[in-house]
Amino acid sequence: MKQTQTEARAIRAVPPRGATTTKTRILDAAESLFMEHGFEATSLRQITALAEVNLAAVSYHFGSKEELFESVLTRRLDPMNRERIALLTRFEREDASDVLSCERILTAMFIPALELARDRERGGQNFLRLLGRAYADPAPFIRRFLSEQYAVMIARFKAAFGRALPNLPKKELSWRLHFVMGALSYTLAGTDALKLIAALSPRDAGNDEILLHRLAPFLVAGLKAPLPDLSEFDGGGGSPRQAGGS
Amino acid sequence: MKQTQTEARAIRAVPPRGATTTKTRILDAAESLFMEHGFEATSLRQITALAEVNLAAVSYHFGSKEELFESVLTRRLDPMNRERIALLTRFEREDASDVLSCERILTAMFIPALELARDRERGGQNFLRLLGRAYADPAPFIRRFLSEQYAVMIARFKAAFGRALPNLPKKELSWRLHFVMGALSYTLAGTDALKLIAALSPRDAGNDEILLHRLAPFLVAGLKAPLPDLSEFDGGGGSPRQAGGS
DNA sequence: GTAGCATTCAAACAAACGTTTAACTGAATC
DNA sequence: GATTCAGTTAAACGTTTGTTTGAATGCTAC
Repeated sequence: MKQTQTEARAIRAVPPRGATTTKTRILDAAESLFMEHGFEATSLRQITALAEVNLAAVSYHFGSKEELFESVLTRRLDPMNRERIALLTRFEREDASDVLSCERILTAMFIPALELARDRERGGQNFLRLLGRAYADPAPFIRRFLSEQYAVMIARFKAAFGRALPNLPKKELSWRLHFVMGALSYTLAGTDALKLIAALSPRDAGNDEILLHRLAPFLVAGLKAPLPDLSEFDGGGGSPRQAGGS
Repeated sequence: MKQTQTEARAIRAVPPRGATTTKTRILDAAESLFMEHGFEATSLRQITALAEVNLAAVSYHFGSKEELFESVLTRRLDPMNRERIALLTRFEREDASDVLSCERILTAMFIPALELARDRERGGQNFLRLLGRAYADPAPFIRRFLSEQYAVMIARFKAAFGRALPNLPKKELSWRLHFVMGALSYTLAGTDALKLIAALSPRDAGNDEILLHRLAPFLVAGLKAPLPDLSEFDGGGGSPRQAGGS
């Protein structure tokens, strides 16, 4: 039990030994530290110190630092995206009309993320911030991994949005989904969002539901925005009309 | 002229020696590499090799790696934000009505960014991506630096948006500006945006104007979205009504 | 021409990095 | 009770990191 690691007992953010396996202890510690400092700035020695396991355990259980990072993401991302697709399918089956509204589709995207955020015991809070960070990371292996993980889900939701917004050209829809993912990931990454919550309404602190419920109307309106008039951008403007359907 | 640096001549992305000063050569190389790999993943040896200057020159001219990073950001960010405020002030003076439209205010935000992106010779393209990345970076010194740099500009624009959207509570406006900055920075960071451009319309590749002209209507609609109904989120929804003014 | 100054240079610094090694544990299998 | 094997351990591997050093350089001023 003598821990001769590098140093610095580190602040206990992981349950005591014995109650958990080495593998999950590493995943939890890595999730927390990757979120806080990013992939490159987090060392395996910090991770194993926080997890109170041996340094070599990472190589043994995961192979490398990159594979550890992918495991951290997969553990939560895979079930979440699966749940998103399942929820969307259920909505489509249950709904009376044959096309879902944008609000409903966005709901299918948000609910699984909310469940994860609420699941504080399993560190979901940390994970969403980590995910938001990963979106902005230029490391090739991260980008490759994310686009693989998201490909199926994004295609599925793009089709649903396409039906909800029949007047919106496919090209335009791709852009707007890009913007949606941008606002979403930036909000989830939220080093600033947390400060915003605290500053605006201290009692809401840590309540991700309210955050996402504010984001949804913003995004729905953006998705339904009138088509861009590329000819006169900086000419200023009249008030926009609705373009998308429903 | 004998370059005994670490190795790897590196791909020439910086003008030949002699034509530029050591200081700007370092800034250019750092801008390019920080953008591509992030702050932590970029070493001073990579930077000085690309710039074809001595390793110690960084310490001599900038003091440390962190100070170099801040210098890279300041060089372009400071003039850009200054220009944004100047443009907004000019719009307010020129405009017939006493309140600017959201479109016009957003234009004052975008134009200086566009000018920077267009100014390819001075590496503006690279810089915007670097800036988008920095937004998502959790490193304390980066966050501190950015919020200091942006404080004045954001406050100025928030006031303008407040006048443009008189029916929108201040609290709600803070949130929506947060989402706006999110979509904007994610788009600018754009590892994916570049792929999107190439995939959707190859002839537009590298044309940031079109990108931002698509983003503007999306954001304006979001800003004007109806107030969120926090009581029944996942109940699905009727079609939204305009909430903001103008 | 020599003093002063800013700049550049090769070399070295200690520290930290991801990964590997070989010895060692403890329970399950024969 | 010997064998096996997944798991853990301390220690070391060779690199690479940001930063510092002290000598050399080139220029301006006296």
